[in-house]
Amino acid sequence: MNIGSASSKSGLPAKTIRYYEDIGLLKPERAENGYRDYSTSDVHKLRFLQRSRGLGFSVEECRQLLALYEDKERASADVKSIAQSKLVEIDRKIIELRELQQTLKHLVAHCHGDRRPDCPILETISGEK
Amino acid sequence: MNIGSASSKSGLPAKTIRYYEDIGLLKPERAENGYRDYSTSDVHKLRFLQRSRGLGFSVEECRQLLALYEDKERASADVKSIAQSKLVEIDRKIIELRELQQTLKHLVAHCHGDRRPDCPILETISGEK
DNA sequence: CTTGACCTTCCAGTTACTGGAAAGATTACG
DNA sequence: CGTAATCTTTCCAGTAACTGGAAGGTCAAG
Repeated sequence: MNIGSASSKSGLPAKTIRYYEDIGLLKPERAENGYRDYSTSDVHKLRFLQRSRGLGFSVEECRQLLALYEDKERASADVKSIAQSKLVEIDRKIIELRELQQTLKHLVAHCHGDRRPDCPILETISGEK
Repeated sequence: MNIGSASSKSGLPAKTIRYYEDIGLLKPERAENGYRDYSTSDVHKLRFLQRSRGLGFSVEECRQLLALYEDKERASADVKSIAQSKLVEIDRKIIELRELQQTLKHLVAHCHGDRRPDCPILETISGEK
């Protein structure tokens, strides 16, 4: 499929998809006419990139994560250690998101339009309990 | 406190803290000697910035989130709508992180060193069920 | 057969840092 | 007290990850 379809299916702008090709993240086939031709598997990977980038992983980290699926000859110990360190990171991110969520809910519920002199919620945000 | 302490307490590099000041995110006091002087509240905000940036919110979004606490005169309807749209976003991010987590766990558990011709996990990652 | 929506490459601009130079301030050591 | 190490300051340049726009080729619809 063309880049436009790949874009709407993955949620990534066509510009970004071309950029990912430039930096060697994902190289699609080319049709006779020179157009990029994306497979379903390519779209899966693009969607994966769209998600993990949006969740705060760097492009280099995404490259590692993608490699977990693509580098079939890689030693399994390698795969495992990368995946596991990412799992720790993901756990942390989930916890932080829950805290942020709590803070915002608290704000919506309790700080409704009053003018706090020094909102105690800030301490919650900052993770100082 | 000096920028070095603020840096180690917030987890943000001093460079980044100065950059945030440049773009008007957080303006600390200045000591007699010209050194930046951060309050405990400033450090809370920096830590908050460190977290929300790491969770994939843009600097402009972080500016909005910070404003929820600082802009005490703001109409509460405004506050509520911003906070609520962020809550929706956070929910989505948590779900996506859980999916990513599942995928990686699956990989560690089931793809231990074999050479898959076409790993079915990719379909899971991509969110296509 | 042309109009409009695609696609291509290339180059410049933006966002959010990040590194390094040059110089002043502070602390720690002998 | 001198001086060396370790802050800190500003400024300017570089990098990462896009993003916009020009100039032009391709294609499906009327």
